[in-house]
Amino acid sequence: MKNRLKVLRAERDWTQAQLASALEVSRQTINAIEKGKFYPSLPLAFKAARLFNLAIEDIFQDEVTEVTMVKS
Amino acid sequence: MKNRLKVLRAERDWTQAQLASALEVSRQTINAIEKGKFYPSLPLAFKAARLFNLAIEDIFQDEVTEVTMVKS
DNA sequence: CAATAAAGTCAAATAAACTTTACATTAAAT
DNA sequence: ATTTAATGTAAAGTTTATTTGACTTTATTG
Repeated sequence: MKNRLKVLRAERDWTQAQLASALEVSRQTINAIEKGKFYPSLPLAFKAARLFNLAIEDIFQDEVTEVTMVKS
Repeated sequence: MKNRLKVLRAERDWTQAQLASALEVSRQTINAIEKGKFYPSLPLAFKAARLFNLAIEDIFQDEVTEVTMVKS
């Protein structure tokens, strides 16, 4: 999973700690997400989207996961 | 958190079990998400978005969570 | 250079998502 | 009315996100 958090922070000149506090998570959580250690939860992704006024997909990009529908 | 999974399923005449299998999660997971017992993970939300060819926000809607930025 | 802020990392603990198994209820059938 | 498919639910266990606290490394900047 890739994400634009670092760039979005940089555009606003925010530290990881400031972003963490705006999103009400720990600084380590922001660091880990920026470094791709894990996905944020959906609620956290929504909060970030609202904070930056962007769609979730404009902040977090999934590496394409395959999806196939079985014939009904 | 509200979501349109049940409607999207109905439009396609899919059962919870079929959707679960397309998304590679258990039927109980789909049931629990539809009933609002918990949020899906972000990876699962992405997979659903890709399956239905919709944005995450068009499937899952956050009940507005407040977000405020502290002065830098 | 020395001091400070920011970023990176690790380990241990908690919380939330998700699985499996199993059973109960509802709805659709003839 | 009884079978069958779909949905709902619950408990116990696993995995993943997140926290807290502590420490190290990399920038800044005085």
